[in-house]
Amino acid sequence: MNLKALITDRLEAGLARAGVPDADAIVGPATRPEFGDYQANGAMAAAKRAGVKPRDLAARIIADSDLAGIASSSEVTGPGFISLRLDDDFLAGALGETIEPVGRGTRVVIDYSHPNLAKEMQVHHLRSTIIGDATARVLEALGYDVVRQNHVGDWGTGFGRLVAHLNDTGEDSEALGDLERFYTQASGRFETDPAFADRARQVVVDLQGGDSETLERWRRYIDISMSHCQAVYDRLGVSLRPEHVRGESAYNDDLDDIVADLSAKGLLTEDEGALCAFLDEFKGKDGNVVPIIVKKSDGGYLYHSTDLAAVRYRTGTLRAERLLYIVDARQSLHFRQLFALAREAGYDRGVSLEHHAFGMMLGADGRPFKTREGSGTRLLDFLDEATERARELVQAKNPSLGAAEMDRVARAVGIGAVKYADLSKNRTGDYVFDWHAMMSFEGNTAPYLQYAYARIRSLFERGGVDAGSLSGTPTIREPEEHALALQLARFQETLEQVASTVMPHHLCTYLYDLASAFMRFYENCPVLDSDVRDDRLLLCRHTAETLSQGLDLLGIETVERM
RNA sequence: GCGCCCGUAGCUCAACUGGACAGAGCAUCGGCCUUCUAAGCCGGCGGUUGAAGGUUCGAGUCCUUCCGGGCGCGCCA
Repeated sequence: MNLKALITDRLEAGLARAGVPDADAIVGPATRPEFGDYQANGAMAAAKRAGVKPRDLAARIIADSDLAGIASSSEVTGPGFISLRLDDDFLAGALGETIEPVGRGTRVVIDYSHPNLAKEMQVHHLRSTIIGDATARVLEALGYDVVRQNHVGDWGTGFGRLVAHLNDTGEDSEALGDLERFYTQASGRFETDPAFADRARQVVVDLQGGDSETLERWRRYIDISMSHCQAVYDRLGVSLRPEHVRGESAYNDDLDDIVADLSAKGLLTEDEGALCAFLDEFKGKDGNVVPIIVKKSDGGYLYHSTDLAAVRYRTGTLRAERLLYIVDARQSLHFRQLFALAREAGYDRGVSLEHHAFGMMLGADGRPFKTREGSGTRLLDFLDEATERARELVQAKNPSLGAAEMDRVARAVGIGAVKYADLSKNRTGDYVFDWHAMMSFEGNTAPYLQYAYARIRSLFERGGVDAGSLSGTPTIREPEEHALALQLARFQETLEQVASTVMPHHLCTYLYDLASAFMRFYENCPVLDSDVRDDRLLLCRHTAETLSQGLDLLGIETVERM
């Protein structure tokens, strides 16, 4: 049940009956406890429109709204706010509801992670991978038909440089670390050696032209790269799999057609030998238009063309109704251009094209993040460090865990802390990554949430109670029980909020508030040694289930003990 | 030069997209363990939301200008 939507419906019906149809009730959680559980702010704006007194209208809305069985009290407060307190039995009855499949099979494509050929995954791949994965999980839980697309950078000049360099030196390797080193060398030569650059471009032409020997070599390097990426995904607990890979190369055969089609639609102009689209909306105050180059003067293609083909594939062949791109903020101009040109060409088919940008990960010193050694930004090193730090901390707090269990806990806490530190930030700008803060086990961190879960599980273990054996609807008596049940009832609306905004931090905030509500309940309401034990155990059970499910949707594991 | 993003407590971040006295955590100060994990809970301190105008019943949020920081801008992706 979407609590906010339910209250909104009831109040807007009341608004209509009060003579102000088509007005927004503006419902949300109350900003302060003394204002109840939920509040509606729409009466003031509506009263302005209708030319009546805000408080009078608010009173009429309350009188005309069907809130029976939902709110235990409703009153006009301040200049015209409507303050609602929700009914205890209503909240209790909502416990244990499953997630409502509001997605109804709507197909959504999520483009995320997109590592590059012949390069190890770096720390900067983390944000796209983690945010994209959490988004995919949440949308899926809501009943959307999610199509994950790992748009791997497996095509173009990078490969040409690498192969041209290996041709020159006679070197080769099956190890990704070696390939990456060769790649770095090749990139250096590409900048300084024009003859080499020409050979590199020729390799790309061979590749894109379908030369079998070049293609075979390319496939070998792809396999080496992608098996590395899959290992990282598995280690991270990310749901991407080989079948989600559809890299730039997948669109190679479409590129000529894209250009022909754009040309037929009159969107292209030849400029300095390259085929460009000049769209008015990219004209600055100085009168210059930033061009979109879809075909280079040497006949090669760029990522604009590939991405256009991908849009056409996703809206056409895949019939997606929404396209999400989880890509860093530096690509903003590219996506504005891409979406604009896709619309001009009709490739968007009227669906929503959305670039969800994010900033860089910075170290505590405000500079781009580095691992403990200060040397590199290899993702695997980073994950090793996270797990090791978690192990040290957990070991210090709880030395009684056995080796195997300690491994599981260290992984869940270390990887969980890293993911949560990222997911809990809203900023589209850069964010500061701090090992101490995210692993301190205090405040809004994954370990705090995992601890809250483990604490509940411990309660069941100590009481010798099987959580699954409990049934029925609890009676709510104490304020802490009410607050906990209220927070539990907000799960659905939180998930829908994440789905619409693609901001997983709303789910993080929700889970932190839930864990906090539980901790207050736990301090004030004895569970096991209580004559309302089963009622409270039911609240505990639903809290544990929601924490676990919510963390799972973020891609974070829970443990029974820690 | 043109363009995009960001400035909120000492630090790291919220504020449900225009609503009530801007909230948490860390740090700091002070309470609470013979009872379910103190990795916790309760309280104190801490703010002219970068600045100035504007829009309106109401602005951290919207519009303008300025200051400060980051990023991008035709054949890399």
